[in-house]
Amino acid sequence: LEQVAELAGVSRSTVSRVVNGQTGVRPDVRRRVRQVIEETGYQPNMAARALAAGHAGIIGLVIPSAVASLFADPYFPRLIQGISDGANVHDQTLTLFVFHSPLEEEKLNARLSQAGFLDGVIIASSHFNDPLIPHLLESETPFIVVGRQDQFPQASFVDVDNFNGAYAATSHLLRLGYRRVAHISGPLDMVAGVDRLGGYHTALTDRGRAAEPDLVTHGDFSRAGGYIAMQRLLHLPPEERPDAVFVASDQMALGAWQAMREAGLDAPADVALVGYDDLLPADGELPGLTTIRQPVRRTGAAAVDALMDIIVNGLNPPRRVILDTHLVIRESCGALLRRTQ
Amino acid sequence: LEQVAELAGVSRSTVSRVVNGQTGVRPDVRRRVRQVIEETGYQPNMAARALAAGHAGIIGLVIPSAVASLFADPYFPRLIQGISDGANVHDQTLTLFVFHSPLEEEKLNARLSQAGFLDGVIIASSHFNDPLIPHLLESETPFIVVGRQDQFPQASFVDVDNFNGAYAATSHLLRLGYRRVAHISGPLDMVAGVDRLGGYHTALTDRGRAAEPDLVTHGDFSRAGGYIAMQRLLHLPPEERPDAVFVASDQMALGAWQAMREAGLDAPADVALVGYDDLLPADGELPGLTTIRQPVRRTGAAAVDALMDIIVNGLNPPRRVILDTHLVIRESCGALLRRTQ
DNA sequence: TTGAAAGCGCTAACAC
DNA sequence: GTGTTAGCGCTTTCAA
Repeated sequence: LEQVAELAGVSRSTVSRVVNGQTGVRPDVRRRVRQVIEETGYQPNMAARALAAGHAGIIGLVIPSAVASLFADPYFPRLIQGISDGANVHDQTLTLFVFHSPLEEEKLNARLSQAGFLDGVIIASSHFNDPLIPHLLESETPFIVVGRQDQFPQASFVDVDNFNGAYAATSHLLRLGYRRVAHISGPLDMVAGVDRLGGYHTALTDRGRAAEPDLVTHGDFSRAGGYIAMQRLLHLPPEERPDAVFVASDQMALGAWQAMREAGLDAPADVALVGYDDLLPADGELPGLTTIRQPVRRTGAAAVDALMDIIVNGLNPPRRVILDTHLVIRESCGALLRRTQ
Repeated sequence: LEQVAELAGVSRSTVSRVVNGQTGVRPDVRRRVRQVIEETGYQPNMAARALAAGHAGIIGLVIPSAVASLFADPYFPRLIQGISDGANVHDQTLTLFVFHSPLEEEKLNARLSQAGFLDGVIIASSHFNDPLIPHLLESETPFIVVGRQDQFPQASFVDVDNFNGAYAATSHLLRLGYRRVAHISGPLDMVAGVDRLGGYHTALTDRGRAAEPDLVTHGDFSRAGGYIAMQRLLHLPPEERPDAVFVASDQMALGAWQAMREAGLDAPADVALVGYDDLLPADGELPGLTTIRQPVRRTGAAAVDALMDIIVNGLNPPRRVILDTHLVIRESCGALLRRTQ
């Protein structure tokens, strides 16, 4: 189609310059070319452009098969929104790779490193030892992981400050005077799970409390996991039972609350509750859950920002972005109750 | 990199034939080339391939800005899963276009019809008069809409059988002997809303019941919408109040149920409830909701199947795929109650 | 069955 | 400032 545009005065190079907004074209020429483009409805061919320029303006988002929660949790939709926002801002096209089985994973890994296709990759996974990471590292594909990556110091990542979020949640409970603050943790093969547990522990020891192993029980971020974990806590002998629980995700807090109600208990009257995520709808269950808000959508946008930086300036040094979290106080922790008493 | 493959015996054409699995290559040559490809770790350049072949193996999924519910409803994540499944099966790469504002919509519409980039487009929208549709129709881009499209008879679509689903739900309630069966409809600018209302009406008139306008109230598929709609219904004079409600989405059923409880009522004891979608988690609220199950994930896969057909065989005639729904009987309709009485 | 050669539509040096 | 030219890496006739 450049022929067509050419038929209106200038050479293809000039048209190319105009299309790509490059400097060094006389204003009147630029205007004329613009007009012809309008009239002819010319659309540049992306494939040709990608081939000649060496990059396609496409970034990939990889969601590993381990993430079954794609539809059980509002986290991923939110993250995708943020990433999509970022992609739009940077004029990139977003491609989505959702793995359903390790088999597909194998097959698509190849496509990911196919040259001339993806400019960069975002991996939405905070699992340890994602096999994709060394793969990308080796092929020098620009990529960034959502979730801290300890094992690969050269991998760039963006994450929320899970440690300090958990620290704040636990401290809040401690400050309110609760004596036995328990924790329902996330899965310990995810950084988010480990970091939140770490924040809980440190908050405890910083206040001179001994960490009691019985007060820590592990869930998997799901509602069902929180339900079972809370049941374990409630089965403790009465004097060992917690009077407050910091739960590592809102979904688990929902399950924990359900277990409490089935045992005839309520929050914060019997056991205070603090969650993590702030991803519960305000018109749903447990709208009064005190929780740690993490900026999911901004995380996605930040991932794209960092990735673009990597694409332009190279993989080194690794980018590390940590986004702040903060405590949102509602009813379930008992703080409001005390104030009005 | 073909050079490299070439260095192991044959010409680039032959390598190309092997890579694309074309016929007419001697088995031993094929094997030899395969081996060299293995050894060198050769990956074809997608951009070049797309340019030469005229298609890229990329399909786009467009989610219009009107869909704010991307994170409030499990529908879209599920649909995306299905589409992603389908894309994997057909060896296509999925690109995602999430619009957040009409402005972006404008900007990205252009990118969608850019030649040499997308082979086809799936539009996830059942709103009337999506401006994208005439646009795609005109540019002869292969596309398919998720959701029936009356206004564009030439547009292909896949949809679930909303009419018959609603018909089945309403008939079920009628069969159970309820005298005043109300309907909380979806938004009437979406086919799904209109079709479900249509099924309700027809089921009523088929059984000789007059449709009472007061018993139909409109929601927007959201929980909050259902809540408000049910409140309207409950404010009717006692003798006009419904004894059963067919609610056009599970989310609205959730809101409706909440309104009922706040009025001291329960389902099915005071008012029987039937929802639509079967997208509520079994461990969440209202697990006993009788509802119409729609195969969301299969809808997504079917959309890709149909799109591939269109890409290969052309846009005409328009493809029309309607997937079956079916009634899932649980407690909220009162059917199980009656049986055990 | 295989090789040679001509592009696919664009960008980017380089010369004018 | 603008035009000329040489590819980007692949597919695909067309001959051999």
